[in-house]
Amino acid sequence: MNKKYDYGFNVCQKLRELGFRATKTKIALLELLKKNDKPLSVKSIIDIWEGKAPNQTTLYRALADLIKKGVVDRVDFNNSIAYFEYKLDRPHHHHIICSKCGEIEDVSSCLIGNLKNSIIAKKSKKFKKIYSHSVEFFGNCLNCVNK
Amino acid sequence: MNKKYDYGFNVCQKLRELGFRATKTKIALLELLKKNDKPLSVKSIIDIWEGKAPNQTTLYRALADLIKKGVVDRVDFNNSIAYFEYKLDRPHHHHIICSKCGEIEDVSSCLIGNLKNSIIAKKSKKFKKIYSHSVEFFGNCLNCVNK
DNA sequence: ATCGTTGCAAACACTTTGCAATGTG
DNA sequence: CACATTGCAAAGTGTTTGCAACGAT
Repeated sequence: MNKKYDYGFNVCQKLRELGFRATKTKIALLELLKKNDKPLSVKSIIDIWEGKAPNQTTLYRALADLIKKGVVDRVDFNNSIAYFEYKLDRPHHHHIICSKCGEIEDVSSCLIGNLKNSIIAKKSKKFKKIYSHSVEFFGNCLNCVNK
Repeated sequence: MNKKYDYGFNVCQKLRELGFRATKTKIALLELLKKNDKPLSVKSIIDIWEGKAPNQTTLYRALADLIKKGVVDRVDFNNSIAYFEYKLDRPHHHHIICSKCGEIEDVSSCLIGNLKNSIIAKKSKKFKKIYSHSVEFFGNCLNCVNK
């Protein structure tokens, strides 16, 4: 057991449950995202793919499908690149990204969840419902801090 | 006095202070960003520009200049579009965006600032310094909540 | 056999670069 | 007059679409 979290399900089965066909691409993609517990760009997914990676179009489509079903989350770091992260059954968390090398680390604390409703109730004139939020920290990792 | 905040300076003077030339484009851009207290895309800047808007290339360059000097902030909402917001002397804040119509509202509360250092000290193995953070809420505004 | 999924090429949207012309200090 | 700034055209990057071929159930 060297996994950080145990999702306790068979990937093929899960895909079918979600209404997908258990294709090579989607199986491998889900495995890859599960194994790599951090936000990945399509480019980096292709880089770390074992064997011949699928066409990037296919990846974008598969990721869009998985996002629609709540299996994957999209994360942004103010750099015009979409990052994708496995979400299902993972604890809610945020990220720190190094602005020099792009290293990403999870931040497990989240005080935002508790604030969400009170923020709306007290502060917002125009908004009625908040269904998600993102918190990203920008900084420098140990390797880059003195570069 | 119908401004939300009083920045108390002359725009031309400020631009020169920052090392820029006080050109028509930069003056009007800064005024526009100051007047519109929320994140704007380049497209929307062109839309609301009074008179003939400058070339978008010019806007991107001017915005990059202003960001470099800390006058403007870039904000992202997980949609691959860069938004730009006046920053100088404005209180630190975050945003709520409506995922249906794109309406943006400021959120003045921020508990993150206080947490920043303790997050790093206690939680992070790889990061030494955090210099900024972003918090965005996604939801639906009153107009869109029942659409 | 049906209909979801894929690959390829082309289109798209947003942003950046090169270079000559213009404007500011 | 020097040099920052601008406009235009072209290129760059990340992402999406159309369509025919393929593959899972």
